[in-house]
Amino acid sequence: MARKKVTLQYIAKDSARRTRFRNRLGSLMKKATELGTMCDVKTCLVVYGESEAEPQVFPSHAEAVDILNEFKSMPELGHCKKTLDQEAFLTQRITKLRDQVDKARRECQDSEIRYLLYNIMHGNHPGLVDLSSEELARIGWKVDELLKSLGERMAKNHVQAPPPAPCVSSDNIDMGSLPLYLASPQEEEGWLDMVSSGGDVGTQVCGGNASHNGGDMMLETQFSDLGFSSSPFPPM
Amino acid sequence: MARKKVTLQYIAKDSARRTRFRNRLGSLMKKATELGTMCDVKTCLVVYGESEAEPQVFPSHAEAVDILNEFKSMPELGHCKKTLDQEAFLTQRITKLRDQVDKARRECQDSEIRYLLYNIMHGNHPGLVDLSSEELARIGWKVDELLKSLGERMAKNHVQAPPPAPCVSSDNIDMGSLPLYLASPQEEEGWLDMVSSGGDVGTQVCGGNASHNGGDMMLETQFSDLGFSSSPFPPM
DNA sequence: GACACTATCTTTAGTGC
DNA sequence: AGCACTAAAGATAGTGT
Repeated sequence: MARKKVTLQYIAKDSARRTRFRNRLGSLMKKATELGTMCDVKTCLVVYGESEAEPQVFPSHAEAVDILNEFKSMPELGHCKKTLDQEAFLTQRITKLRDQVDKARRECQDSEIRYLLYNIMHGNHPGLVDLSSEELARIGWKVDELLKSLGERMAKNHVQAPPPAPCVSSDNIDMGSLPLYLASPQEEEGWLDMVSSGGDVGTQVCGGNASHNGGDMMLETQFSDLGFSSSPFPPM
Repeated sequence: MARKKVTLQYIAKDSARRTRFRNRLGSLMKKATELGTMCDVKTCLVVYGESEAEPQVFPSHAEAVDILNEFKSMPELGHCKKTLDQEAFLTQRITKLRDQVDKARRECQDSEIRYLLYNIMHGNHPGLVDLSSEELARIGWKVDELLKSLGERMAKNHVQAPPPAPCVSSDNIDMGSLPLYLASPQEEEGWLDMVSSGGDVGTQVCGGNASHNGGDMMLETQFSDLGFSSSPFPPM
């Protein structure tokens, strides 16, 4: 974890492996001690292997035996209740990582679609003939989402809702009427504000930029009022 | 270990302690896993306490029992040979830390004495009447050391050694002859090079600065040729 | 092989939501 | 309470001795 991000795998070279073993075992013991003192718990560490006949025991052998006896004397029932064993630990870790990946993937796809929709509404992709059915499907879904958000928002502001928007199916998209329909603003804010991520459009205040966290404002100015402020795409 | 150097002690506040416990236990498990994969060893971690009836076991309960059985089946003999238990671990740690403290203290005292000697040789402390006997003793010892180093160095360079320097005792220092004696350079390098730390003067090459480790050269220029480059004293 | 050094990586103590 | 974020502290992989 220094000088180079190391790949977590078995170290073939003997000397290097033993060195690493000693160093990391020391750190592990230190951490175990720290946990023990800070939280007033008994910690026991047994490391068995590394071509040595002797297991490494921490803390002292006597204390380890004590703790292990307490552990073994526990009824089997208890072990299955709140014990954070390896499986639970790994499951928790995997779940968290997968959630992160999913979130990132969703945000990325959403950005792509919003970017595509932005281009379409600016006259690129005339007739939509150059788009794959996959892209068309996603655009349709996004437009549905946006229309729904728009309807909810208008209801909130007590504006007379237009006739229910025809559901845009994934297989047969009638985009012809879309630009016209969307292009008639119902409120003071530009409708492009709606081309924004998530379903929380209703909470977005006119003027935007409410939730900036200190990023580079200058670079985002061009898109900040179009809902593209966090898009991974570079300015055009 | 962040935002503030934390004192390693029991955390009184319940919520904070439990939070820290969970976080650090997770990290400890991760480290144990890493050690296991990198060195191909079986690691077992048992943490018992933190007001919970259940001990935290790592890796899985089954694996832990396996490892613990192997551990318990070991003959008692083996446990006392190379096992790095808590006592050995702490002893090693304490020894290393004490060595560091000693080294730092020695370097500090040496710097002080060299600084004092430097001032004396520049005409401060006329008559040495304002110095304590402790300081005088140390200066005497240092001067002896320097003379010895000088003699060895001259012998190395096949220069005719002067008559043996009179041993400067701690109780009765005859500093009167010292400046004159030292002030007659025997070689091209200035004799002030000798006012340097340690007894390894013989390895110091003319021109010095051979072992710079990338520090701030500009700030050290004033003393770099006087052997004061690593002195804790500010430039005068 | 062990140790010191250090640039870089990881952990984590606070903090705000 | 639990999670995300961040700056500081700690761990450590190479490297030179």
